[in-house]
Amino acid sequence: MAKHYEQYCPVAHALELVGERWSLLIVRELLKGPRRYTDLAEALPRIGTNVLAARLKDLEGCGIVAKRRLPPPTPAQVYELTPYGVALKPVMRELARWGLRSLPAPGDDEALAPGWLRGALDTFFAPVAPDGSFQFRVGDEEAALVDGEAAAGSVDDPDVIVEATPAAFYYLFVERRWDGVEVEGDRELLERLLEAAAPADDAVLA
Amino acid sequence: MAKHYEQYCPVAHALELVGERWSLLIVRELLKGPRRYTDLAEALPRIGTNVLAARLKDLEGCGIVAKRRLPPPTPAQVYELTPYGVALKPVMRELARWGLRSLPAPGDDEALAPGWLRGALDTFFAPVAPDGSFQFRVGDEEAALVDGEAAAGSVDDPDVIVEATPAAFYYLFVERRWDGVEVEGDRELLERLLEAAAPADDAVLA
DNA sequence: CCGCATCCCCAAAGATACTG
DNA sequence: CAGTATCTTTGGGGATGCGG
Repeated sequence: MAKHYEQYCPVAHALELVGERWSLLIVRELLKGPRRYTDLAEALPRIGTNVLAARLKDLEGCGIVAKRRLPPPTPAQVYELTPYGVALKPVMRELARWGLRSLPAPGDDEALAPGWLRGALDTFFAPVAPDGSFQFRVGDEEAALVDGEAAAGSVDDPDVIVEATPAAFYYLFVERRWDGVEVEGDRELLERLLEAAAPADDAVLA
Repeated sequence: MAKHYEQYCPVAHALELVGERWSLLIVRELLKGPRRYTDLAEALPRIGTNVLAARLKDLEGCGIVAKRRLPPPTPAQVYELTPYGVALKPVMRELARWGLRSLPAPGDDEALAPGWLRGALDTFFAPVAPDGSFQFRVGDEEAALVDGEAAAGSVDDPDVIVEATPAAFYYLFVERRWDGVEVEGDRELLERLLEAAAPADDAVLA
């Protein structure tokens, strides 16, 4: 935001850095790992190449993103988050938790971005996960949660295996409904995970 | 945001609701309590009356803000947050925590908004405060923290009294430096509070 | 191809004036 | 007091171009 809010306030200051349109979505993408310019353009439909370039320059300028040139074999350059950028993770988490409350369940034909399941586990479960290993198979995605760490793919001998459609997974997480969810193994452990990650119930008006 | 991001993602969805310029600052103001139109315009320098009106309409439209007409004696109307709006508090908190890391200390002549101290206590300390009562006097503001609740003004017989300039208060909180801070009472309790509320140290790059 | 810079156009923000 | 109306300016969306 070239224009400043002109207030001494940490929130206003934060929004001056990442409050512009697309900024936080770029951060969201980069939280998944380093990405090339074209990867970002592809993951952010309708962003427009000039805006993407401008945002990356801004984010780089204020130390949230760094540009790195990959070693010779593949002479590509990638963008990645600095530690300051990674520190936005709690912001993204709370934004996602809040946004989820009014996000409808995914349609059965909804196009989910590749890697979404790992991202969801990382955002919602990883910070509060009890010890144990969870294997999730949702739609055509597969990801695992092992001792508070989300990972793509599958893990050996998990404590519990969860299988569901995206919609069923949504209902399980958001409304604690088990219809269409297949559980194998330690169901009670899964219940504890869901409990810990529960989307905040309505905050009472102060 | 009239324009949609067209992604099935809770963060994108959240940003469609509150991602526009000024939206979150309006929420920040309303987190302090119900406000009249003019109060908001005054608290948000340079917002421009048309933009304020538009944002309020948007926020009302998606259930974050409600307009209420005050009972006859004073026929004013006020805006206030719905429970869904209040649920943005954690988002604001994380944004503020993150923003604070690159916000410089306030200058001695910095104009702070009235009530800022109570807001700071509420945002940073209230959610993690240990039991006990704290009295803060910073600059010309006075606020207290009693059993995890922030309140303006002063409290009887607090466990600890903290007195400082805004800059000294900043350094105390952000850098754990005690220069220029006067403490009376249970200093160890204050240290525990600061510990609990500590601005996240650098998240390690994943 | 990948990584942008440029150009054009329209939508949204800023500023100011004015009204129920 | 609580906005609407109007005008100007800025910034985003979309297409295209162009050097490495």
